[in-house]
Amino acid sequence: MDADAVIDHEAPTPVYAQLAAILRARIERGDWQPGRRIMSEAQLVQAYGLARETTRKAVRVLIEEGVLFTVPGRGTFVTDDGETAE
Amino acid sequence: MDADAVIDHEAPTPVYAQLAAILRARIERGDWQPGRRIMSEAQLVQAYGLARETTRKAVRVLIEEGVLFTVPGRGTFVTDDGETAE
DNA sequence: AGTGATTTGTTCGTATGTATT
DNA sequence: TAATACATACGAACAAATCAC
Repeated sequence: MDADAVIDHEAPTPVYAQLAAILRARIERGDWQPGRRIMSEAQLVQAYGLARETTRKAVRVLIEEGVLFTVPGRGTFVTDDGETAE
Repeated sequence: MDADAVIDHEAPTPVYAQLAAILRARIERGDWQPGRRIMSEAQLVQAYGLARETTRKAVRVLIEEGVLFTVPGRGTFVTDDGETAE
C-alpha cells in the first residue's frame, strides 16, 4: 500500500500519521538514500500544505522508528541502515 | 424525509435509541460514507436538541454495532466494512 | 571580524474533537 | 450540567546551530 501521497484531512487517521506513512514510503522507495538529507520542515510545509508542528510530529514518528534523525542547524537525515540503529 | 427523522420525547422508544436509528438510517442512506467523519458531538446536540450524554449514548450504540468508531482528537467515523466483504 | 539565510528547537496561543469525572 | 483532561491541527514568534558570503 503506497499511501496516496495525498493528505486527507477528513480521514480518521491523523494527518501527521498520514504524512509519516508517505515519508516512510518515499524512503523505502529510495527517494532519499541512507545518510542523505530529506526536505526541510519548511519544504514539507510547502509541499504538503500542513502546519509546521504537524510535519514535525510526522518526522518525530520516523525518528522514534529509527528511520530519520535530525541535526540542529543542518537538517533531517535518513538513518544509514533504514531501520535499526545498532 | 422520513418520519423517524424527528425525536419524539413522548414515544416509548428511548430518545437515544431513536437517535441511533436516525443516524443508522442516514448512514445506510449514504449521508456519511464509510471512512468519513459524521457530525461532532456538539453538532449532534445542536442538530437534534438533545443532551450531550444522550447523543453519546446513541453513538455508543452504533459503535457496539460496528457501524461507527471514534478517534480521540479526530472525531467519529463510519466503519469501512459493510459493503465489500474484504 | 560579522551579517544574513537556512534549519531545527522551543514555547506560546487558538480551535476543535473525544474522554473522563 | 459543568469542569477537566487529553489528542489533534494550525499559527505565530523567538532562540540556537549551521553555513555561505
